[in-house]
Amino acid sequence: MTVEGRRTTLADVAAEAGVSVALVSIVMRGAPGASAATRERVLEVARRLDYQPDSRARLLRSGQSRLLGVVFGVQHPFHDDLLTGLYDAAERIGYELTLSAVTPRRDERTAIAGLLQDRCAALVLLGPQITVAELGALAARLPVVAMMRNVRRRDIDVVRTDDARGLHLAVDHLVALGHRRIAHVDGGRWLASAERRQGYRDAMKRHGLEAYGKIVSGGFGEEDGARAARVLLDDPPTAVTVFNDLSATGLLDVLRRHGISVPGDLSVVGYDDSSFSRLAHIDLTTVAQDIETMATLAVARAVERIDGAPVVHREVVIPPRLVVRGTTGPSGA
Amino acid sequence: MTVEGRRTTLADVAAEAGVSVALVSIVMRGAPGASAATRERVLEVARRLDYQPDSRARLLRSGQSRLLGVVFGVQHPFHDDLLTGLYDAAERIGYELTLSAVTPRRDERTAIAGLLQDRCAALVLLGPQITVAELGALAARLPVVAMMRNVRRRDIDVVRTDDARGLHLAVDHLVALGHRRIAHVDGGRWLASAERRQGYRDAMKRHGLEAYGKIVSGGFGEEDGARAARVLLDDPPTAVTVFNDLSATGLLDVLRRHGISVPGDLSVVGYDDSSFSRLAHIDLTTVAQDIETMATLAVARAVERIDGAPVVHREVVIPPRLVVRGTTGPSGA
DNA sequence: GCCGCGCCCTAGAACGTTCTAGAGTCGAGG
DNA sequence: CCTCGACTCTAGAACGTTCTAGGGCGCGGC
Repeated sequence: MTVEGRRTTLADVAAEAGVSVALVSIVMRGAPGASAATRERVLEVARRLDYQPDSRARLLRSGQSRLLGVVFGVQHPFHDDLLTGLYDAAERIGYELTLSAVTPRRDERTAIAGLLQDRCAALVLLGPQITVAELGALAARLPVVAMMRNVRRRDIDVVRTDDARGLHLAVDHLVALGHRRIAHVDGGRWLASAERRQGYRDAMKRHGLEAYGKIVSGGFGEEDGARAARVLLDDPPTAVTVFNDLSATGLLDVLRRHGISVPGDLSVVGYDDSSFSRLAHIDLTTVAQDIETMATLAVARAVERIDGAPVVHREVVIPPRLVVRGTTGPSGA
Repeated sequence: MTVEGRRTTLADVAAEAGVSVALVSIVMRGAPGASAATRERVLEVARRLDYQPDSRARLLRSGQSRLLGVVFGVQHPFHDDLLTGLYDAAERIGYELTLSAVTPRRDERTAIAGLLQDRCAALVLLGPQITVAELGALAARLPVVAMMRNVRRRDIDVVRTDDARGLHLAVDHLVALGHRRIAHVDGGRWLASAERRQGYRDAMKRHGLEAYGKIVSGGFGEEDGARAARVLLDDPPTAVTVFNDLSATGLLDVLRRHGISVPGDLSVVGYDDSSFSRLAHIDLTTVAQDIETMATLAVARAVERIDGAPVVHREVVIPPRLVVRGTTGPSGA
């Protein structure tokens, strides 16, 4: 008695309880149309036979899948946090999530194709890298919500953080601490890099500090931050805002190895509030995205589209917040 | 025109191509029984109508699901790496993966229940925390492979790292560097903690260093490592092996704040080769699990069971390897 | 001329659900 | 006694596939 012996089905339960299949279905769904007595009895039998509904059959018949497909990337620190939020949000409104991961050897197209076969009702894409055209083709088939990427198409919903505002927060914080010579290490060609860079520029201008502005090209990874740090060492500012936390740690490391005290000589602000930035070792001041709100809104948008809400481009931009930790302090200069 | 218009089905393609539904099914599956000419024509029509097979219906009918359910935890550094490996392994042998995540607010039971409803053919559990009894109940229903946890049941396959050996490697490395006073910070009640602790004890004994052995109770998190560090400061050893990387970073931080040089005064070895341990900042010598091999074997085991291999408990124990980075050096004592 | 065989194809029954339409039963109201 | 409605329940048709049986048909061998 190992693998064989088909799983128990509605028919098994019905036979055992001496009622029709349809009635068991009604009871299992909690739908109206069964007396309290039979309901009780059927449930008892189901429990005894260890009945598990077959979602394939269920979904097949009832068209409506109440299933959201989520594409996420492994090793993206806050994708995990986002997943947590998405599960919560989906459960709250009675939807299921089905996940498909993007890995170093499994690209986004593959991940999406898998979900399409599962006939999920809508797609939530975390930081999609595919082209706008591909997104469009997808949106023609089912509702699509893009997170953390700005897509200007009326058939695609967007939920993202106000990255410009994130850099405003960072710069404001530094200015309040007395800093004037504030540099920015950007994210190169990464998603959202342009917007964060522009946010930095605007914030500096607002404080009348354009003259002190300096932008160093960086990237997503630790080495990018390290490289930027070496560039900055020629003529160090008193503070620097960095594209993301990973890059910021690379930068921090080079600074410390050169005997530059953080935050004594130089303050550093990251972006993302990645889990490692909380480590006592790193203790990075950073800009945190409001993950719970983003997740809730993404699910809500997807469901609205599924329920046939009119197709108009809606972009939801969530304000981030600053998390002050140990890498920022008063300007010594 | 939003969601409407049922997706195209086999019947649509069949009608358009002027053949029977069954024939289209044959062509789509690449099964034998269709002439090259019709095959070509049907494929062309399918492409034109943008036909996508419905995996629900497909699986429902064909019993065989070629679907592996994977339960993983968010925010576990190497679960992500493992997922990558599992996708590779599954793809190589033509299986699909369906994921279910354990989050802070979604427990393992829920995650598993979701997969059962999807009728996957087998379950791969990453570091399952549920009881042996629960695992047993599961195994009665479908093949179950547990990774990174030792379960002594003949109906459950186990793929895990030889954790004892991992600590042998760590201790050997330290001894080779001249260390004798080597302490161990354990993982408290966490999975695999007992085995790593025992590995440490055995290795010390093998080197005739029982007298120098010292075990401090720790845990999974950074604070656990920090706490252990404060205990060790009373009478510092020259080297420490720590249950995992996270705990090791907590320990490192306290050490450095107390002006203890690493590895000058004290060498530290972690466990897991978590992604953050590669950060230049942390640069932790650590024990790495052979993720690719583990993933490949886990998938292979699951598939063998699905294909009806006899049910005998098979435990596969993979040797880990040491990754030497910057937190270990010659003993000064 | 009949049989058997291989090839291409098709009809129709599964799979385990949900849904629609309707069949019994009971009690109240005429 | 009949009708009606409310309530419980059931039969049987979906859903989109795959699978099992078999139907033509052309061809070679008796």
